[in-house]
Parts: sequence; structure tokens; C-alpha cells
Amino acid sequence: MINLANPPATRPQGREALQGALLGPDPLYKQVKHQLVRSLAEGEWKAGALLPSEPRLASRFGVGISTIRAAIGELVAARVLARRQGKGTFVPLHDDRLSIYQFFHVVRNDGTKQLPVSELVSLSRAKADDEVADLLRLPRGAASAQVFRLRNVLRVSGVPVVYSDIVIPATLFPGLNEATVRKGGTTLYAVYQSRFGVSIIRTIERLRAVKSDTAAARIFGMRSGDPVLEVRRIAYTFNDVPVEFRRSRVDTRQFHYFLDLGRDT
Amino acid sequence: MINLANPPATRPQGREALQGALLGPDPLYKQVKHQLVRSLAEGEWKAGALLPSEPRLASRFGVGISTIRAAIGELVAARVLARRQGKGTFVPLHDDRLSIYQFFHVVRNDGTKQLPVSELVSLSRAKADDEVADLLRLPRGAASAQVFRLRNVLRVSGVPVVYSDIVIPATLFPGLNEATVRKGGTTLYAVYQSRFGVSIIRTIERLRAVKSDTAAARIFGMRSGDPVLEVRRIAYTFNDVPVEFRRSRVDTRQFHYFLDLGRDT
DNA sequence: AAGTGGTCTAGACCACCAT
DNA sequence: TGGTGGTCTAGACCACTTA
Repeated sequence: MINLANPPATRPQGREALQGALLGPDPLYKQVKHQLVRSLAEGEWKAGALLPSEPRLASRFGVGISTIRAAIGELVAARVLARRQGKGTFVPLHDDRLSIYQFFHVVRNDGTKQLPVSELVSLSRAKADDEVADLLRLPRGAASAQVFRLRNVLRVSGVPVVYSDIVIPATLFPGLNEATVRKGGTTLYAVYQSRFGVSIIRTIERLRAVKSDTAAARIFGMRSGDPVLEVRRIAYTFNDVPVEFRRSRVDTRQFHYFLDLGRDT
Repeated sequence: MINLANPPATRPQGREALQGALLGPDPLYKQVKHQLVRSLAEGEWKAGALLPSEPRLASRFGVGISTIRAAIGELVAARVLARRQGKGTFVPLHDDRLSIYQFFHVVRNDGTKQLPVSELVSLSRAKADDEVADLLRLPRGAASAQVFRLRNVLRVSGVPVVYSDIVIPATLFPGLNEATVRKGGTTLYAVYQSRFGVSIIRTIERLRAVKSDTAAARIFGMRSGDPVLEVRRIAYTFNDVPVEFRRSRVDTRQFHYFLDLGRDT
């Protein structure tokens, strides 16, 4: 039998070079997916932008529309892209409620979700210490290991709930200052995205119960030594490039950290 | 134009009744997915069992193979099913490493993952209090609110790391005793599955930092009042039916709770 | 060699959105 | 009305597993 529907040697001409199209073992849709991520990382489609339609992308890559759909489908599942019927496929913004709750898991003890209000406490420039330099994949002690350091308090209904110490590479956020942070967006990640084109799409977190230090105790209005939840987070943009390290302390007396593992069904 | 490939009025005869096939707005593959979950919940395919092949399921439901693949694909994404090329589609077992780590997120501070050893401390029968009865959707104070209560210590390399208080409905686990728990499987969820046909596929967790009580302090070898991580979990089987509530305390001095949000890309 | 899931295609209609 | 993504199908070949 001959496959008339898919003659491997008779593919359209105008296709972009696909990594390992003839050599590697990766399926076509994975290669397409990788190319899409590369274009996103290079800023071909900025945050909020509309991608070309699926038929257009199909002819651009010289593949069938189902192949494009498989690639986009995985990116949508990973929240790297968003589809809206009748509109098109977008690079999602970090400004809407859904995106915010993707990385904000602190809810009231009764289960109520409420958006926090962020207050910048301080912003300074420094050189990353070795530990943080390693986490952010910056050269140890070099001049290019320059970072911004931010301190942050999140309040819900005026009550301070999260106190964070944030480190980001200076090279990725040129000209960052207090005004940029305060007026740049509803959340810090919205600022990264709208002002500097850096989209956070993945985080890794490590949680511990620790004794509060004096600074945290003062902010939260508790005794020094009382238990607080410590969250160490590394945040990544496309291609698993780390762009932020933060250490947060959460007052879990009236709030808690909420996790839903294995939604859908 | 006429759709020759998909004539809506000319579908095969032998199809199972699909919920709302002619009335509801749900797409076909969602209906198929729901039917598959229903069959799983009813025990048509037990844990570890092989499902019929995709062409067989397609003809059984009277749909195209791609529709079956869409339905199974979502269930695989939710870890309700597992596919293996050349073998078939399975109901996954809770015995392999991958499945265990799906619900066990405690890792050593250096990042090393190691399987814990479970020790049953006590098992008793009781009536659920109102709060737990509500969580497990049991009638408050009724005779059918009978539950088993288990206490558990998890050790890694002999070091006690997690101390849990577990409540499960007695009706779902008839004849449960200490020997069943000790010999039933590598983890408690493996026991639920292999001995009682109850597959845990989803959990909801709430995390807090709290002061250790005397019991936890004794087990962990710390001072009473030292911070420990408290995890309250509700575990669900198919169709979001809750089957377990547990409150765990984690000693996060040498270990921490690890989260990877938004894998893939 | 036979059977399974994995990939890929072409093409139809439907549902939604803007104009 | 025209364009978009959403659904659904039929059918081909590929890759893997088991015997």
C-alpha cells in the first residue's frame, strides 16, 4: 500500500527549517512546537499579541493543520498560549485573574480567594551571591551577575500576608526603578511582561515551616519565633530560563497555601 | 456542500447511549470521556487492567478513532489512564515510583528524592465528627458516618518525616484491618486500590506553618512548639468523590515540600 | 507477523466573533 | 458575511511490543 495522504518526499517547498526534520527522531508536531517557543522567546509575538491563524501557520511550516493544532494544543495545556474560538491564538497576559492565580496560591482559611495588593518596600542594585547566581545561571561574582533586589509586602484587605525578598538579573530588566514597579501592572509578573517582555510561565517552589525572624514578626504582628511558611521560588520564562528567585514568608494564621493536584477528569 | 465524511444522521447502529447525544451541547469526545470514567468508577476495568484497543472502543461507541483518542488523551493528561505504545491503554497502578511521587512531595533539602517507608501506628473505628463528615460527604452523625481512623509515620532512611492522621469511610473499605494495611501494598493508596478497588486520582491540599504539639514533637525529636508544616488533604477517586481526609505534620528541618507548577513547554 | 498506540494528513461542518 | 478556532471523521504509515 502507498500512503497517498502523506507522501513524505513530496512536502511543500516554503517550509521553515525544522530542527532535525530529516535527521532527528522528534515527531513533527514537537519540532513545530519548539519552533513556536523559539519565536515566542525571540519576541516575534509579544505578550497579548495574536498569532497567525492555524492554516497560515500550517503553510508557513509546511505541515498539516492537525500537526499545528497538536503543537499549539500542548502549549495551551502548559498555559504558554491561549486559544479563543472565533478570535485566534494569543500570548496570554499576566493581568487577568486566571493568570494571577496561576502563581498566587494563598487563600483565606474559609476558602475565599481575594486578590492581594502589592506594596514595594525597597529596591536596590547588588551583586548576586554565589548561591543565587547559581540558581539564576549567572556567572559567579562576575560583573554580569548584577541583580536587582526587591522587597515586597502583599496585603489582602489591608492585612499583610506575604513578605518577599526577590532577586532578578539586572540585564533582563534595564532601567527598572520604583516607579516602573509601582505603575507597571497589577502584579510584579505583569510588570516583567508588559515593561520588559519577560513572560513567567513556570515556577518551582520549596516550602518549609520556619520560625519568623524579627522583620517578618514585625510586619505580620506576631512574636518573633512564631511559625511562618517559607516559600523559595524559582520562576522561569520560555525554554526553562530562570529569571527570578524569591524567598517569601507567609503568615498562615488567617490564610493558607492552597493546592489542587490533578484537576479535570 | 455536504459533509460526506461525517453524516450526522447516518451514524453506526451499535453505539452505546451517549449522554445528551442528541440533546446536550457537549462535544462527542467529552461524552465518550464521561462514559469511560463511568465505566472506570463502576469497575468495568480494574486497576492495572488493559482497556479495549482504540478501534474496538471506537466501534463500541460508534465514533471515529480520533474521537476516542481525544477522550483518552484528556484522561491520560489527568493521569486517570496511561498509554503504552505497542501495549495498550491501562488503568495505572499506584505502585510504581511515578505514581507514588504524584502524591508524595516531600524531598530532602539537597533535592534528593527517596521513597518513604510507612509505619502504621494505630487503626480504630469511630464515627466521623461533623466537620470531617461534611468533607467526606457523609451524613452528619448518622450510623453510615462510620469511619476508620489511621495514624501513620513515614520515615526516610529511618528518619521520621511525616506524621499523619487519616480518616476514611468504613463502607468503602470493608474488613480493613492492620494486616491488610501492612501487607496490602507499598503505599496506603496502593492498598486502597489493590484491596478495595479505590483509585485516588486527585487531591486538594491546604498548607500551614503551625507549632508542633507534644505528640509530633516527640516523634520528630524536636521541642514542642517548634514549627512544623501542616498539610490537610482531601483525596478523591473518579467523578470527584472524596474518599479520604488526612491531616499531616511534616518536619521540614531536613526535608521540604516540593512543587513544580507548569512543567512541559 | 500481528496488534497496539503514535503521528500525520486532508477535509468537512459547527460555534463563535467581528464587521 | 468571512474568518477563527472547535469538533469529527477516514485513512495512511511509523514505532513499539509480544510471541
